[in-house]
Amino acid sequence: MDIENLDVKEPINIVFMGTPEFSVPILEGLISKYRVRGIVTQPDKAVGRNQEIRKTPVKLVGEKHTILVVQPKKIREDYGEVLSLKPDLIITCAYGQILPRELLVYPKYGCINVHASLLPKLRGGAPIHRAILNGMTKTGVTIMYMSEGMDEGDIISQREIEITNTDTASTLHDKLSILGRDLLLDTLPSILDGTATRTPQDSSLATYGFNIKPEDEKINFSRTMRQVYNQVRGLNDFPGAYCIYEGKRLKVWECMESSNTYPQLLDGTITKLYDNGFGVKVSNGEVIFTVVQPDGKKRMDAKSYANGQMSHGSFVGKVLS
RNA sequence: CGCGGAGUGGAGCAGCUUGGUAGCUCGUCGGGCUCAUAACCCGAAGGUCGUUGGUUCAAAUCCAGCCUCCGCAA
Repeated sequence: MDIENLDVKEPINIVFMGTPEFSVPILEGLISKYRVRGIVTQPDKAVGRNQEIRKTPVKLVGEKHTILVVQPKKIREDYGEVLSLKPDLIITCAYGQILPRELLVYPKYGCINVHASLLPKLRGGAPIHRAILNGMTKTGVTIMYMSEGMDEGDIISQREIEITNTDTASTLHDKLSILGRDLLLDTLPSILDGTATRTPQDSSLATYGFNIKPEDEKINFSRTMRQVYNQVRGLNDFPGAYCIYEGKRLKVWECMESSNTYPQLLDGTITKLYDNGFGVKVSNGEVIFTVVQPDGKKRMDAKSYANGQMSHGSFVGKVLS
């Protein structure tokens, strides 16, 4: 651990608040340079088929470094324990709950947030997925002072990154997480010495990236191949896009755009088999599904899936919905 | 006890209701056709049907337990 910051005359109390995997590199980076007084994360929840209780990724980091971890059920009401840590600076990153005013006004250096978009674009809970779903070609991270509104606070610093044509929500997530860590570590000194600038957001330019809803996961074949392609990679590898084949859910993990067109076919029709999968007709052409996952099965290459379906009878010509 | 699906040659599946000599689409290997080929033709290898026990003359198939994998919901 870098101990230079432990030598300051008045060591400051930094409290980190975060929950999912995205927060982990950022917290790890913070710990490597600063003393973290405490960590706030969502309560452990029962998840999975067997209702296993699982700790949040951030909590695991806290335990690894033997840092105090608190897990208030509702931070809006149950913020006393956090205040008792006497935070001089609160850093949040994908915590998952709205902070009450009592917390926002307490720390001497304020409350700052690491957000995975170039605010005021994509305010909300799913900026990474939405960036790809929306077909954007660049995004980034923003560090901002928190306000009572949703991601509306004054901007301190931003860093941009290109979204490549092969990026998925997963790869972009990892890149932004690292970018966020680096930007935070580069920005913190100015926050602590008071030289940080604050630029209000132009709310007239705001867009929103709300959480993914179940209906966002269903593929609509009457959309364009670009839209379908973006949907598949934008939801990879969580929670995944899907369609319906023969009444059963078929997740589509990977696909590619094709140059063939089938104007005479219904949208969603399985057009033909390819070496690496099978084609599906969409409004303006065809997409080729390459990695899929039927209900109750592991993900598999689409060619294998097609092979299996053909032992039931025809496959090409069937219509997905 | 949240709901549900699935374990069959290397891959993906059918067969199970109405027990009786293991099938399909691929892959692999050999041969052929071809200027050539991921295309086509001929042939071959490869399976204790997840596991344990039960019923039966006979179990992939029926019954019970166990192990493993997965979808949904949270």
